[in-house]
Amino acid sequence: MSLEIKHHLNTLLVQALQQVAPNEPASLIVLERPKQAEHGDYACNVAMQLARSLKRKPRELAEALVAALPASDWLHSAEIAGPGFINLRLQAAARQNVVRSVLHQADRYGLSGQGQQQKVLVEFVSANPTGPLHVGHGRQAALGDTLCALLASQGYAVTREFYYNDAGAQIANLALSVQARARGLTPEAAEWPADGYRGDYISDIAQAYLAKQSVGNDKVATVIASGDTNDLEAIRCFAVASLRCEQDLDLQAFGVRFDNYYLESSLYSDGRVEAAVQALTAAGKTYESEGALWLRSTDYGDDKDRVMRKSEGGWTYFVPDVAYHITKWERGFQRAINIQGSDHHGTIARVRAGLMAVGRGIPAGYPDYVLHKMVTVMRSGEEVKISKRAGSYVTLRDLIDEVGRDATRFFLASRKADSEFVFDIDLAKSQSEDNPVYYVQYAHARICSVLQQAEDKGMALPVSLHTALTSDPSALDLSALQGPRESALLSRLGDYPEMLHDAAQDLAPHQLAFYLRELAGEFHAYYNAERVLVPEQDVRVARLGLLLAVRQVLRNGLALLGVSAPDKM
RNA sequence: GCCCCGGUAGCUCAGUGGAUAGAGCGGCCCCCUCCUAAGGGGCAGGUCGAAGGUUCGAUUCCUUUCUGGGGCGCCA
Repeated sequence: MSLEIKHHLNTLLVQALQQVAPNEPASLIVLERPKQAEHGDYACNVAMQLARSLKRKPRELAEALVAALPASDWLHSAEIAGPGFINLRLQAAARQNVVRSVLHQADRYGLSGQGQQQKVLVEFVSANPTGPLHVGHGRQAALGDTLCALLASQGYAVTREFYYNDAGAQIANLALSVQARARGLTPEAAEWPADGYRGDYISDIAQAYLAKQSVGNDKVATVIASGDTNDLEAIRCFAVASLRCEQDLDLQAFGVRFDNYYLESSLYSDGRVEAAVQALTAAGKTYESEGALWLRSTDYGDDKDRVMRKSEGGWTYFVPDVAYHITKWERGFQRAINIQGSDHHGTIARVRAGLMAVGRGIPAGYPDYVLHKMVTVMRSGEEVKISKRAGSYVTLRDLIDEVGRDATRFFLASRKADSEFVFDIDLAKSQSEDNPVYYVQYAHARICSVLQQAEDKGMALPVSLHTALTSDPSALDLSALQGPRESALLSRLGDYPEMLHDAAQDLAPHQLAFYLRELAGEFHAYYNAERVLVPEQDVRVARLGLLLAVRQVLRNGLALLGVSAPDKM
């Protein structure tokens, strides 16, 4: 139900409460949507909450509150039920109003300015450029992209950022692996580098390098291969550029776009790593021991102090991480959200400790984290572990190619981040007719079809009425929408803005996927129960208005998920 | 051993201090002379891992415990 209506009802109850119990705070009034339609549009439990402190029976208290409710055009009735619930029922007209709001606001329906354009940086995927993106990156991409869309819908100025760890030991390993392939070695050879990357893509890169090909795109500066198998640095540059381009293609195929790519290597060349270390040392938060430089991260809640500079001289990985997050803060992002696998959980405390210790006023909870669990891919009841291309894992591209982009995105975004994800390819693909994403898309296509039929039969909403809606929404008579299924649909449409707000607030994109499934379900039930193109004009017009509104909300929601809304299926 | 996250229907998952715990898949039974059956309706299926506690009320909060995953590097 719309927030406006909810606030209105809340105000009524607060006024009643002030009469009945003047000393009790208004914050006690909480309205919830009952699961059962018989329990009305909203329920309030305040009478039960207060019964003890006021030494009155809950039902008696509820009666007093109901008696004290001010009159309202929107409220149909207030009943006392069960142990002392106050069940509020709306006037049909109040419920019907949502159709006008949706049609009037169209693709802006559900948006909120609450974020006041506060800058938020969301970092996700952040894969090392050492191979194609795997399914876990896909989960991050789906969650991250949708979360960004949700935050933007609530008025935040969102920046999507991809951080490349292009400077560590894994990159050196990549270069050695490509070099080995270029020299004709195979992973079985004795000279093959220890822990070298074995996937077929390594051979592909080696072949391209030998053929003196060039790689690059609009985001990755072009690198021309020298073909020299002894020049490890040239191999490294070529391999990293190749894989960045490759990953970029994966992301394009998935429909995910980033605003910015941040290279770890730049933190070194810009002197930011040194600067961070100096700041920490100047703040007195470091000490030398056993030939290494340590951070007093225990001062900020970490389990133990952490090594920053290894005794062999190199920095540990979290030092550039701290330097990187300082740049987020310096770039004006007072809010930063990182989406990472839960295996990175252990690093959170030390990065935050480093940021607090650096003395720039960065708060304790910076950055926020959304941690997600692993994805297991199943086919024919067995876990799929090996991809030909990547060797040791299933790639995102494999999944998109086999299951389709829409279904992959919808699936990966539709689970709570912190639950283990079992991605059943058979379910997502072979029984494609029962795929949840098609279920939602089908609702959209069905509505398009009905609207087309209406037009063909000359039964469409009169153009004058349709255009009138944008300037004068009250021109649409919706009073015919009285049935229980129509009420359910109207309520569900009205829930959309609050659902979006909550999903953004909780950093929980899966709530959007579930909402859309429920909305589609209520539409399908309605479609089977009632005909839209009936002879009675008032009924027909009202139902067409309802369908237009449902279609609009499906479109808006699917757009946030990055899933298409087809007109025909 | 310590820390984090899960444990809800046969399977995959939602939900949550409230009134008979939900959905999809799978199983069984119905519904196309009717705007797309990629749909709908119904049946079967649950001690919400277990035990205590707080509460008018607990699947939800607290404690303990069992179990699965992850983390506890001078790896990233």
